[in-house]
Amino acid sequence: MDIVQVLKALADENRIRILNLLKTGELCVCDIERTLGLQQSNTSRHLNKLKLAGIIDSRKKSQWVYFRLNDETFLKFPFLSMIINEEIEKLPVCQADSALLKMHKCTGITC
Amino acid sequence: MDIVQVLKALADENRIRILNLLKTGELCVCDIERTLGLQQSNTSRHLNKLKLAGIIDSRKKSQWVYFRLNDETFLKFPFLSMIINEEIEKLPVCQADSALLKMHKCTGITC
DNA sequence: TTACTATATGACTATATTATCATATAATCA
DNA sequence: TGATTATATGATAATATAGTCATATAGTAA
Repeated sequence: MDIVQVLKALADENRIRILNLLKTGELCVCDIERTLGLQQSNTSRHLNKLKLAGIIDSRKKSQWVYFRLNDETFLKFPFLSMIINEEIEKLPVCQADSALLKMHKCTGITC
Repeated sequence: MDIVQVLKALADENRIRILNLLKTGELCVCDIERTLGLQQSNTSRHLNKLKLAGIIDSRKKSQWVYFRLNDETFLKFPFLSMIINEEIEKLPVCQADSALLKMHKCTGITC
């Protein structure tokens, strides 16, 4: 888990969008996939890249795999929190994603 | 100059090494090239990518082009300073580069 | 058991990035 | 002037990353 690997994992719009969603708490793959409008396999691969870099972690519960931000890594690299908490929310695409996720949660579509 | 572009520009070891050198002040292309052992054209292209992302800036003086960190962008994105000031210097390759640059400066090889 | 849902992954294609070589341009210097 | 030095860039090759489709696996539910 070196810093260049972390930076490579961050250097993609779809992965930034995923981190934006995970900011509000853990989510399963299908919620992320539905909210972002990405294909299932593609979503899974992006999540794997973030996980290999140590940025996120996962736990399996029955048929779902829930992904969440990895607190340990966020403590190790404080700049990560600055990006997640201050920069990401400025992106229009992330604002739209957040709104959609909120709606999904209200209407009970989430897993 | 959006954040994903900035993150993409950071996501490369050679560019991280370049930023590490520029931390101590402006340098011309050939000093960077010599210190890092990169080819001239390759160095020029990495510098261009960092410049397009707004992370560095340059000024021409006679036959040399001096590159330096772009203070304005560092103010706009505080996480950049955290990476440059706290993370980069932990990398062994950057420590070695810094030592080599210091030596070059002492022996007067720099432009 | 069979059907269904969630996730991961092999194989592949498409695209983007990095590196290299040759060369062009511009400035300096003898 | 011609030679030299510093830098940039076109063309291309090498490599890495992202996306897709089909399929495998595992869990759940009827």
